[in-house]
Order: sequence, then C-alpha cells, then structure tokens
Amino acid sequence: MNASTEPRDRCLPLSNAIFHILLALYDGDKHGYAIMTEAQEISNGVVRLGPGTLYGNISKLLDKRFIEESPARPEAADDDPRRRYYRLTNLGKAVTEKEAQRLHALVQAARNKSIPHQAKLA
Amino acid sequence: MNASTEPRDRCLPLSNAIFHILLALYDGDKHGYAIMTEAQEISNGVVRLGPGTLYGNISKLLDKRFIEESPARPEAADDDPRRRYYRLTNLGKAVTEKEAQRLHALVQAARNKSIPHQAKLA
DNA sequence: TTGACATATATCCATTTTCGATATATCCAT
DNA sequence: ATGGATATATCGAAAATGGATATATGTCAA
Repeated sequence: MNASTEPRDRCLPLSNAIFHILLALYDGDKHGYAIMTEAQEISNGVVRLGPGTLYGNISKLLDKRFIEESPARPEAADDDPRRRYYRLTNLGKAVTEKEAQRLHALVQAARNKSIPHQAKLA
Repeated sequence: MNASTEPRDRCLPLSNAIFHILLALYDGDKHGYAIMTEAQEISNGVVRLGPGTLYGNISKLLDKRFIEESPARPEAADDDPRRRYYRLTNLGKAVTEKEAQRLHALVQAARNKSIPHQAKLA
C-alpha cells in the first residue's frame, strides 16, 4: 500500500504564478491588479506577474473553481468600478494549504542539507 | 534607487523541476536517474520529473554552468557505466541558496496569513 | 539461461505555461 | 487638460513540461 500507486492528484504542484495568486487571496478578496502588486512585494520584486500570466491564470482558476468572483465591493469612496474582485472557494483554500505544506517540506529538506535559508547580512 | 530598476536577475525564480535537480545535487554528486528518484521521494510522489524534463533541464543547467559533469565514479563494484554523474558549480550552489531563501520567505509569508503549514493528522 | 523488470540515458512532440506587446479605458493629482 | 498610475483584456512568440518512444544494460528469480 503506497501513496504513489493512487491516481495522481493532478492539481499539485502548483505553478509559481498560481500559488502567488491564491496566496494573495487567502487573507481577503482582491482584484487582479492588487494580486499582481502583492506578488511582487512578497517576493521582493523577484516574481512579476505580467498581464498575460495574471489574467490567463485567473481565468483558469475560475474554470477550476479554485476562485470565484466576489460581489462584495469596498465603500463607494474607495471603490473603482473597473475592478473585479475575487475570493477563494473552499476548494481553492484547501489546495493552497496543500501547496503551502509541500513548500514547507521542501524548505525543510533544503535545511537538512545545510542550505542556508537566511539571507547573508549586507 | 530601487532594486526593481536594475536589469532583472533572469535566473530566479527557478522552475520547480530545476530546483529539485539542484537540491538533489547539493549534498553530493548524482546521476540523472538518482536525481529523478530523489525528487519523487522528497516530494512524497507529488513531483515527478519525466525524462524530457529531466534530461532537457540537465542540458540547460550544463549550458548555464550551474552544474558540470563529474569524473568521479563510485567503486567499481557499485558502478554502472551507463551513468553520468553531475555536480554543482559554485554558481549553481549560489543560485540554489538564493532560491531556497526565496522559498523560505514565501513559506513565512504563508504562515503570516495563518495558512497551516503542517499536514493535518490522519 | 532466459525472461521480466528496474535502471539509465536520450530525443521528439503535443500541450501547457509564461511573458511581453498591444489595446483600451479610467482614476487622480498637478 | 494632460500625464502617469491604475485596471482589465487579448494575442502570439518563446519557453517549460511531460508523455511516448527508443535503446540498452543491470539484476534477479524461475
């Protein structure tokens, strides 16, 4: 009885871009442009989602029911009618957690090989 | 003066497949097939490098001087003449460390959003 | 010793993913 | 009002992925 004999879970691993999108939505509804800027900030500028990657993946995530469009809007004063807000579905939340666990295990594996995981000073 | 105005470091982020290859080589020379099986084991079967991905990426990593073929062989009794062994260059080691740091920061960001990073029991 | 299966490398190709270019339009501050 | 940041969207070239296929050797058991 071996986990790898089961029909493979084709969801994982997630692409870098998709994990950043789901991660951005994990703590609250956001619109596309806000997702893009958060991915860039969290990664210190290393990950940049171009419009093709961003909106292409949003479409795909809607198809897979990992996210859905949210009708909720900020107060009128803060709103911008161009925006389209998205939120995680329960499925999307579960997949995000699975992927976070995979990455955590990967970082642990790196640590076990004595790969420095903290940036060097200066 | 902003880091994001510099010509972007096109090395990072690494693809999943490439990070697994470099990670496998971090603690010792290995041949292609051993890299493949280690990636599968470390990821609990989630990451599977098909031959196209494996040998295609090995070629690419050789071109970029992230890895090089190693002349060292195991004792004759344990050897298999079909094998080709690879090792990290100093450049490859540095890139692997950079990527490990990026992933560590990403896992930290997930933790800050209270995404559970340990698998649930049973 | 023969057959089966795992090991090992390699290439090809269809599919998927990525990303820059382009387009369009609105918001906001000067 | 005009300029730059915000915001969404599509297209297409280029890159990455993974399955199919090929070839051959190692290993073990019948």
